[in-house]
Amino acid sequence: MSASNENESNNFLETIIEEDLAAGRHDGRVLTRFPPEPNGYLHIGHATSICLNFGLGLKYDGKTNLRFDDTNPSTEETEYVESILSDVEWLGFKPANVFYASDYFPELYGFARDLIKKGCAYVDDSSAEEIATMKGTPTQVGVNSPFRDRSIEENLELFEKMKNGDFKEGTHVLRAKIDMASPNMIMRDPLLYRIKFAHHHRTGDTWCIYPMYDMAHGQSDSIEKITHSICTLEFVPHRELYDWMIDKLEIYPSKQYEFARRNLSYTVVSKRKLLRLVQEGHVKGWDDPRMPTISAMRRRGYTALAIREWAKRVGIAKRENLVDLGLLEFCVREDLNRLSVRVMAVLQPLKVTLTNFQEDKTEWLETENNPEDPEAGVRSLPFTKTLWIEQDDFMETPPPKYFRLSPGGLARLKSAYIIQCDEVVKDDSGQVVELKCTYFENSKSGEDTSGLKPKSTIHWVSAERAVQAEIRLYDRLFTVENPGTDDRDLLELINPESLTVISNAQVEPALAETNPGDQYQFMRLGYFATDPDSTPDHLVFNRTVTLKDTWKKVAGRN
RNA sequence: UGACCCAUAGUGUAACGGUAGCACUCCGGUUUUUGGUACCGUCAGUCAAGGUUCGAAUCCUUGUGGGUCAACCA
Repeated sequence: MSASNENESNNFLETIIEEDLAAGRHDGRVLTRFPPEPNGYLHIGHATSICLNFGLGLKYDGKTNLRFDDTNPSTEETEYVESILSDVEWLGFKPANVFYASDYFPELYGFARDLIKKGCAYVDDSSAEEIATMKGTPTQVGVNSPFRDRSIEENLELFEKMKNGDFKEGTHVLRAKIDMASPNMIMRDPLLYRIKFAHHHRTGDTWCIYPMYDMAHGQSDSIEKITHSICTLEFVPHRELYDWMIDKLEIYPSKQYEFARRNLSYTVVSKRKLLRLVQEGHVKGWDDPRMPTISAMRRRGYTALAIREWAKRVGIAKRENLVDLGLLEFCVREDLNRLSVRVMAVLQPLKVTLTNFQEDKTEWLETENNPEDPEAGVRSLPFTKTLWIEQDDFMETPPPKYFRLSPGGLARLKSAYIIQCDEVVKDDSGQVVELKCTYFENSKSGEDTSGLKPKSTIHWVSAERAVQAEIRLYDRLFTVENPGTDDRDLLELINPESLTVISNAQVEPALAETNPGDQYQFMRLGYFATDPDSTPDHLVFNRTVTLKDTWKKVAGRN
């Protein structure tokens, strides 16, 4: 039964579930659900909820439903349903069932009638403003609606007229009859049904009244016999109403538990704010790799395993939090280090001419695809008289501890030969444009008899054989850790360097065969994924995440 | 001038009332044809004050700090 092992501690939800199981509650079942509203794309916050709900289902030999909370036809669209379905699948989870709250509309309507019959609900003719005013404030009790004491018969008749479309939008609502003086604002006669002449993405024009969250969510849980209904902290005040409904309706006693949603540093996880970034064109779309949406992270090259591992490491609790983006990046590197093929790419090319290498000659050198995985095999690299190396890998006047190439110095070209820099060529402005070097023929990788000990190994590509590529370098979307939590407008906080495009990078010829979604480690630079925009004539790579760069840190201190 | 939720290293998260642990970060080191990876090590924490107890991160009280609640949204 309990899959918990002693090495891993339980979170508070696992503790609750294990107690329930031990006490034989819910017939020993565990049935959770992930209930997105199809009005936007899933983001990293949803990912934690998905991992939590499906993870609990898996851990306790239970099941997890995917249920679309589609009770508001004016904001919900099929496009979102489809993206959510594919995101959940991509993350690696299989719902036991895919349900829609809209499928329960007839049953929910029946529940509403039941409440009326029990004297627990009434039709209110007040306007939205009047209802808001009568609600009172957190520190001031509300007042009863003048329509609160209608007879059951009259309420039934009015509610049916609402359903039949006899009233205009906004003229009538169905409310629960609870307590206008409750310290919990949610319990002050909450709205249950409203009139909306809107086309629903699934039920079309069948209905013109739609249930509110509190009349739909918990009841849907009960219909499905959900055992543990897990939601975020903002729903804590709703739990009292959730339980009230179960009590009055005498339906399956699902239980609601709340956890604190995960906040990620340097980004926002609010549908409203993300929507704004998309609509105002600050990013190129929901799947712009700078976005914290699942589709964007996928495009950028984050793996599902990395995201799941991240969710596991972060854990779950009830306190406010701001998770360091660095942990997500750590998980991404960890997974990509394991699986990605190493290739060489030069982002800022500097020409190197090997003065003692034969003109027009190409020597093919062997290199391993992944040192972490011998099974990944080897491939060949063309080595020629002129090469590109990274501008950062040469310094005319190197600071102490700079190991790379400098005038008169040595460096190993990865999987090739040791070279020595003999001459620095500059243009009129003093810019270094070329290095004239000699290579040591007896220093070939794997059969080096030169006895030379260069202090570093650098990456390179053949200038004659390299392929040009566009590289998109991504950085954090915002300049501050917790954007959107003070008065400053979000737009002021957008990182102007969140995207840097390099159009003339030189990559090794093996990359000409790449396909969208392929992932690589560009040696010494980072992990990169081939973008969907990439074509054989115009290669495009997204930088998923950089490699850890100890030198950059050391150099930055000086 | 209300009700509810929360408070453990920089960050995140553990600890039947019984040695405050783990991960990331930071810092230092070993290995390395990636200044990557791997491995080793250091620094660092119970919001405060009372109370209960042989013993309190844990239970109680008060305070402090943070969050949530007044959409015909979910």
